[in-house]
Amino acid sequence: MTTVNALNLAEVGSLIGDPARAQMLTALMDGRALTAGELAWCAGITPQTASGHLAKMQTAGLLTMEKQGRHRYFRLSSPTVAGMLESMHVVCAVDTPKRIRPETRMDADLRQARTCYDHLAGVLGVALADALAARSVIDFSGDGGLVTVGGRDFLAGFGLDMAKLEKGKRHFCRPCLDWSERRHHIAGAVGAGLADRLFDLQWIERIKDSRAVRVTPAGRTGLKETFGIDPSA
Amino acid sequence: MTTVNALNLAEVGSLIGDPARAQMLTALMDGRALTAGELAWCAGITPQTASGHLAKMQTAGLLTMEKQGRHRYFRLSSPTVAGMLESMHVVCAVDTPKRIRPETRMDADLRQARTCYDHLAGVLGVALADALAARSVIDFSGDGGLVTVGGRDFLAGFGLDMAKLEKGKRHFCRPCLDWSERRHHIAGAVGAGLADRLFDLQWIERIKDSRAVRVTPAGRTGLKETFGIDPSA
DNA sequence: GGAATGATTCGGCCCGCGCCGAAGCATGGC
DNA sequence: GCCATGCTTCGGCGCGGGCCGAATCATTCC
Repeated sequence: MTTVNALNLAEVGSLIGDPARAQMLTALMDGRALTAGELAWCAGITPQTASGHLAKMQTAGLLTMEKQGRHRYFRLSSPTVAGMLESMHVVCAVDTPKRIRPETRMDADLRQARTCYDHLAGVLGVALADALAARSVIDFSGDGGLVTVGGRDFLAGFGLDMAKLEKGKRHFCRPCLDWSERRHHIAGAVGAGLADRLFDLQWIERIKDSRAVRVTPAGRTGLKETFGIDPSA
Repeated sequence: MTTVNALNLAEVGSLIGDPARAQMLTALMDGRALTAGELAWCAGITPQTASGHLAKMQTAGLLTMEKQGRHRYFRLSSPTVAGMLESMHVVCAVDTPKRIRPETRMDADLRQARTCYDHLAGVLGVALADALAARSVIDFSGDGGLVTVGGRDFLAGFGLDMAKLEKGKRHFCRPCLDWSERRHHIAGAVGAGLADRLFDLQWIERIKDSRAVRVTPAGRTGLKETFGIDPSA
């Protein structure tokens, strides 16, 4: 009777059936891409253990991986997988009456604006990248990122020491995948320079004990006037 | 970072992650109730081992049990569980694009027409959904599914007790993703009602020991005349 | 009553796999 | 060249859980 490919079903089930892997998958359910290290931390296990789990899930086709520098970003391989996880969560929710953890204050802050290494990420970081792209200051359409000739003047006018930034060995202007927005923000020397400048102008300031940053009242007007960004919501 | 209750997800996953249990669950996917012994046989294990598995799945809320004489009948506890299994099968089908193993007769039958919990799936199920959508009986374009005003009359005319179907608590008309066709067929009360009616009319009949169904000669003409479906291939 | 059948509980074997420490690559920054 | 960081591979430990044999309970039939 009905043999079908229940074996495959069991394989998929057992992949999800490990607490660490389930934790990772849940963390990835919103479609964001996370690094192997972040996922290890999410699951509460060491990086080497996580690496094995991730490899398994990738081989099985549940995850896809994208290399970016020395980081490896993992995400669910398709909306189909997300849908499956969703339906499994539905069953979980039915089985256990009620228990939803609301998004914490810190989650919300991080999603809004935060530093990513030395540059800006989150809603603010992506908005900044969009604004500069719209003004033809930067161009992310190609493989890497580049600053236009006019853009160089614009950034210099905003107070960035372009000569100094260009001297360094690191990537000059690079798109970086944003984990909360799933879109690119500005990394590299230019990204770091922009963040530095915004801190110097006190348009943004760090939130204590967190990577999150907040926009100051001065920053609100400044960002609006200079970049057309309205970081209100 | 996003802890949620992934533990529950892992529990559900690991329940499904055992080959024997996956086999049982797959056998139950047509919504019928099977005895413990039948399920043991399906999974290829001894009754005492099966008993343990069934108890676990029952405790977890995946199965419900009904005593009848010295037999114990198990079935999936809800359409929600069936939907979850269905969506997992979708992922399985996507993951294995090419058949390693040649398609068996049974696979072909299942792909053609089968019951999915209590409604129809497979080529026939999808064709039925398409036909009813083309005739503006149902509308799957929105978020969920809905039956049009004219559609209600059409279905009533076909012999469905619409008042009774509307009275129930379950979803009335819902699209369900088909694992073999990767398109939607009709689930919910309307889907179940349609399948029941087709069985009553003897337009379709179950293939022994399988979720697969076959279209009878009477069904062939009936489906053609009523819905414009030609289940020939 | 006794025998047969379906299903469960108990006990013990054993394999699979998740885990981490240590070491090995790769990339980036200096 | 160096070191730091992120990730992977390898090896071995240990536990959880699936498996069956034997015994027990429940139901039906004679």
